[in-house]
Amino acid sequence: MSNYRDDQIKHFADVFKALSNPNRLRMFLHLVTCCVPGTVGSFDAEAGVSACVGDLGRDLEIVPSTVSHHIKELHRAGLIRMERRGQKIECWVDPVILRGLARFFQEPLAK
Amino acid sequence: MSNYRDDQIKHFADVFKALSNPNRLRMFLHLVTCCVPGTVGSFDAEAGVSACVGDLGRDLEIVPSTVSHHIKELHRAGLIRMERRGQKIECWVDPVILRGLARFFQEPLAK
DNA sequence: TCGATAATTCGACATATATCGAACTATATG
DNA sequence: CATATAGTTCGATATATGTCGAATTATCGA
Repeated sequence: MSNYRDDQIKHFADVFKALSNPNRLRMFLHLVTCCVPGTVGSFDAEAGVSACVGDLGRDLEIVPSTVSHHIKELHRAGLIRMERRGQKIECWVDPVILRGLARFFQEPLAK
Repeated sequence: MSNYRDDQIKHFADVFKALSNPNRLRMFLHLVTCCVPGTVGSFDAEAGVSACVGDLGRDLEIVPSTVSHHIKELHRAGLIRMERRGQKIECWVDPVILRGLARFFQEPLAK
């Protein structure tokens, strides 16, 4: 019988697992720093609001298949959003998720 | 050639790995919620400032050897502190580490 | 429709992790 | 010193993960 708190714990454990790989954390931070807070859903590659899979692989020197794998993990954990724009797939971090994580360490799940 | 940012990333990835296992996260939260902020280093089992390895295993139904393994991981990642008190070993979370993690999601590592 | 670019899927491989029980070490107490 | 309690270490085992290259799918432009 699983309760709310238990589900919450599993959720956060999953989020931390997604951030536990150095390359994946690098990708996440790359997206965070190129993602202007409050611009959820508005795309502007020129302004650096989002980055596509290829950008990430190029900047971090990881082959496409591995980037794709990591992106999928980050997305599965709910850490990033993605949307196809022509040939490319843009990725960005929802500021809301960042706030949720900051709060987790400020007011951890009650017992 | 490793730089500061790279070391930082590896450090945080390691911290998140320690929190990526549901049982370990449960143990960490257990310690966080029984650890009164600002009481670093002051022990008082009655007041619930810290918990020993046995307490954690009993509450979460994990065998001692597994608890020991997880505690070691949390400690290795710098998430908890421990000190022997007679037969028992008390564990607690340093509030400073919590603040550091909250800040990580508020002002992520600059590019 | 053909070729180029972008990304995913798949299969393989080596490595890491979670968990347990048994054996061991450390401490306290009669 | 003998015994009980607390914790660690070790070895085994099943499962998960990270990474790559090759093959596949999707989209755009000439």
